[in-house]
Amino acid sequence: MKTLVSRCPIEEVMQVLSGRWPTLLIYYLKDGTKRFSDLRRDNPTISHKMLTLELRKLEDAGIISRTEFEGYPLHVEYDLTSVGERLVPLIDALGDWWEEAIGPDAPHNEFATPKSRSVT
Amino acid sequence: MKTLVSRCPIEEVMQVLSGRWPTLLIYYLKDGTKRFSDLRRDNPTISHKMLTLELRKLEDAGIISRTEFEGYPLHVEYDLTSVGERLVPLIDALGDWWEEAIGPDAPHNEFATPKSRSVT
DNA sequence: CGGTATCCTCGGAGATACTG
DNA sequence: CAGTATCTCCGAGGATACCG
Repeated sequence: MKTLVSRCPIEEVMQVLSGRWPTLLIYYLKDGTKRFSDLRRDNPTISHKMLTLELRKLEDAGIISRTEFEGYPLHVEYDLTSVGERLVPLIDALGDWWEEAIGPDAPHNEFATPKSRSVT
Repeated sequence: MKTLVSRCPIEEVMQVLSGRWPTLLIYYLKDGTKRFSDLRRDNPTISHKMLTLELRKLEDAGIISRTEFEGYPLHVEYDLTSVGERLVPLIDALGDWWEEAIGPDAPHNEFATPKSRSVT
């Protein structure tokens, strides 16, 4: 999803938020400042490379800020920007919608509707 | 993004909504009932195969409904379910957030912040 | 520690053709 | 018309190694 097929802002947001990591990273950053290695610990299955790429993408989108400290070893901190913070409740709403959509009984990790397809 | 790495509902929604098409399809369906071929016209660049796959995914998630009519040639209609309709304003909110995030002046099709990375 | 570069693979997604 | 089945290919993303 590198290119856009529409001029729709929706498609543009999704370009940034699509995938497993963006929303998860935003969520971990909600708790406050995190370092690169913190985020790796929070997301044990993300690869080194992907983490940098995803962080860069979010930074470019203005959702997170990157602060580099002088000295050795390197020390970098990531934070949500104010723009990023305003995104959090929207993501929350999606999560709530989902939980309601699949019903309170629904097993996590599994899609909801047993789907009886209607035939007329 | 086939598997989940967390038990977080956020990750589960994103699994369904990630990618270029899901939100766009939901948007076109917002206008009312659409047939398969209508959706292809709306999204000229989506492939036959992808359209069926994406529609199936949304159907499985309970966001859209599929109604098949008897007769020949085949006739199938897609609609948002009530669950899907409740999703629309949330997606709208994301679009609004994005437009505000990148600023009213921002050129579409391009990321926003000129990014001067902070160094301390 | 955080980031970049290189290599390699595996599956997402296009093209095409066929069926009910 | 809507959907499925094959084949194919390209690139997202993992593993590894090296640098400031």
